[in-house]
Amino acid sequence: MKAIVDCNNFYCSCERLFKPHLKTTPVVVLSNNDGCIISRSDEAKKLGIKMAQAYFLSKTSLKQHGIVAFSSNYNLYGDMSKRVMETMQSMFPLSCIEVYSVDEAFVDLSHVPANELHATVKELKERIGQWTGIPVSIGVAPTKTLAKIANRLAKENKEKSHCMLLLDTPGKVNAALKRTLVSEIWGVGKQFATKLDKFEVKTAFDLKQMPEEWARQQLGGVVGVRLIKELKGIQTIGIDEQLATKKMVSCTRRFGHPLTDLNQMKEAVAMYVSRAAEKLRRQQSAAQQMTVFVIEKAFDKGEVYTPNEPIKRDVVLPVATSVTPELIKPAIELLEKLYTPGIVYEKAGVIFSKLIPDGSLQANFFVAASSAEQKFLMNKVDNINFSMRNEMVKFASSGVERSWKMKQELLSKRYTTRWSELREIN
DNA sequence: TCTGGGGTCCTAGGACCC
DNA sequence: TCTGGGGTCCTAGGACCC
Repeated sequence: MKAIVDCNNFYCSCERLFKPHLKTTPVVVLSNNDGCIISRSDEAKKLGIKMAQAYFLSKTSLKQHGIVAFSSNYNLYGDMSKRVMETMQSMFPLSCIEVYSVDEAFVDLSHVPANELHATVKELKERIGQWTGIPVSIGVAPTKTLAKIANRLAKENKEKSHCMLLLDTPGKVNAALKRTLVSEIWGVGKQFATKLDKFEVKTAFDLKQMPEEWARQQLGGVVGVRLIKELKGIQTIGIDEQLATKKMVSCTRRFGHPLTDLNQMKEAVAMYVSRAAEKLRRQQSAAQQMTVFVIEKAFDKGEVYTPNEPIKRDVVLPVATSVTPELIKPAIELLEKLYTPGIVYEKAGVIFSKLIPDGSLQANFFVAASSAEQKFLMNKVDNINFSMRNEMVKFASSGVERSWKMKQELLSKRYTTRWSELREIN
């Protein structure tokens, strides 16, 4: 059996941890730039606040209902996530745990006897609650896809389920599948859902009845076949080994306000490069390829906001590197080629790909590899940035004015990672 | 005024090789 | 007159996830 452990309304729960007076107040957390709503407490959901709603369009209704909004505080969420995952490790070996996202992890329970499953899962849920203060929901079933379905249903009726649901018999599995729309299945997005609807396949149970050959032709080849197998209880997606180093690393952001000035955009892009390069160094990778993109501001008076497509360019780096200045230069060159005077831009981004381990840097006959001194320097910069305020040491090209910087007007404190921002009790 | 960011995997089709 | 076919690698784009 597999379990999925999912933190309830994770970002909202983190915000509430240090503000107990908000325990029953509806709360939402906003995306970068205070753009839209990306996490909602149960109370906010009940009041009809939708996921991904634009904040500036929701302000009145939030105010009306007394809903409290926060800018996203990734320092806090990242640290709380780590604590939740570490708590799970106190009950299960590392090899049984797959951290799937900041607020979710799969656990392989195949070593737990059937008659102990319920007690084990209950213990896990309570321990996480006690040790971290974060409420979680747990779904258990024979495959990952079924466990995700169990989890959804557990969350749907928290009073009854106590945030836990075990699908440990075929009867329970089928009942759950009949209550699940295809669009709610893990792995079925908008496109597949539309397609399935045309074939009159409405519920997960319906989908399970479809022939695998049909799925191969209609639902993206092996992806569709796997999906049906998983619904049938045949495991096709295992528990992945941990911490696979990333295959690409990026930093992309909307500007605080639209930009037309090349110099300001250069500052922003230089900043994104140094952010992404930090990520590279953290996982000891070096990039062989870099892509820069910009997005033109979408002026539409229509009902649905549809952003423009990115305009991008990439370059193969003469030598794989993770040294910020070596990456800033080609990035700026790409940007200069992309930039058109007079155009209003709303977003830009940098993507590093074709990553290789930093230790085995491929030497290029014509270009000297990053010198040891440069690496030493980058290391120091990272350490200072980590232990001091973010970005205390930054590169001159990333600017000092930073009028392009994102908005975070409702930011809470970094209670768990900064001594100076510790919660005080008077 | 103001609409997130960061990833993964798979496939089709072109390039290239023998 | 007649001008192959099969395999592999790479890439862009599409689908999905949280």
